Amino acid sequence: MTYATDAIQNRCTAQSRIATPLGPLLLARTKAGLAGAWFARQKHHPAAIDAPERDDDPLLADAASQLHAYFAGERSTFDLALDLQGTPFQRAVWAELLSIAPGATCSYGAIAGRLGMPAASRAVGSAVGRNPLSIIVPCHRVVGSTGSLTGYAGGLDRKTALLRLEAPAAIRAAARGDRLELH
Amino acid sequence: MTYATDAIQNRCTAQSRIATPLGPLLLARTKAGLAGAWFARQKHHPAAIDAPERDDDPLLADAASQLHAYFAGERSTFDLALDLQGTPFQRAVWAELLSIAPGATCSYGAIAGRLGMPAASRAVGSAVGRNPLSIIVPCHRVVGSTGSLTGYAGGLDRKTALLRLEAPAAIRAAARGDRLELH
DNA sequence: TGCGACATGTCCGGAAACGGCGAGTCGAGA
DNA sequence: TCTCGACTCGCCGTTTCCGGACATGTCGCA
Repeated sequence: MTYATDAIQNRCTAQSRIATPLGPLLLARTKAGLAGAWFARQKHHPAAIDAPERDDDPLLADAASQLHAYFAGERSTFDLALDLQGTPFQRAVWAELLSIAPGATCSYGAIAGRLGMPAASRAVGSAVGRNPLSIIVPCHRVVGSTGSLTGYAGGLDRKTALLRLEAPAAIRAAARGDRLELH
Repeated sequence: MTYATDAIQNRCTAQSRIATPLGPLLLARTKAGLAGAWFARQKHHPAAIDAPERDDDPLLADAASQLHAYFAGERSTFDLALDLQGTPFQRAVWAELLSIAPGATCSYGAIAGRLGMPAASRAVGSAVGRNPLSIIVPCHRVVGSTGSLTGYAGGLDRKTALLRLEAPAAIRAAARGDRLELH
């Protein structure tokens, strides 16, 4: 039983299943906020969550609506209460992910550097892979220092699709002169 | 982090401290029921429980009241919703403990036998030692096959005291002709 | 240029150690 | 003889420990 899996299975109060262009997504929440968003059969998908299915839960419904808008190209960021369950290191990594702009990308090593642990890029890779909130915590924006996609818990094709979906945001940002690549 | 400790620390919703003739006792509950009753500094005492102290919680207050009555000799059994957190084996052992009558005793091997695993007496010993509900789940009624006390997480003196406290119940039972020793 | 070594946090699997036991053996005493 | 203690050994669930494996990147060396 992993650190995060255990905490999530113990604390979840409701769950909900939604459909996306990339396949079904399972949402889960705790008292404090959104705790999980996993693609079906993705890596590190928790076994089974012992919480009632409640599509009418305000937070879950809000998350579903924002995700639908995201896939429709109507929004590129999320505004939701999050409850990220993980080790201190993992939470630090995930917090860095949240600061990567839509359409931008960042390398594992750059994140390690920002955490003050430049040699921990490999550990960053592990932590990124354990991200419980697909899409919302944008782990798909992390690529190798050479720009290669390297990996994604939901499958590389989904990673590609998400980055392509965010391309318009990248183009808008480029027009403003923003730097998008942080390697 | 052990199986039970982890589950308890994640799920507790309230705790309360009460005084007993054998020293202070820490009570803890989850949504589902009473989950812990530990003597201060006993073996396997969980590190720290992240739940508010609520002496007015109905279940905790009820437990406190029943424990006070128990120590006053006014009752020998408990009627409380329990939420025992442990491995399947541990829960099976603890369930057996609940079937030992007040004043009666039982050996580790006898419990193993009742579970259909006659060779597991030593494992039963471990499980009995991890009992999270001192007094209420009567692990003090388990003794060696020779009648020796062998051990108690709260200290052998407390075990002796509890058995002595239950002596009247044993005498009443003997007067009825009940068998009390199951070795 | 290519290849190997190393740093880093966490998880996973297997191996070993650890008990609130109990049965059996063996001497030392009465 | 019989009893009793000390000792040894197998039993078994759980915990602890240890070595790899990873969604990487840098450095040194041929």
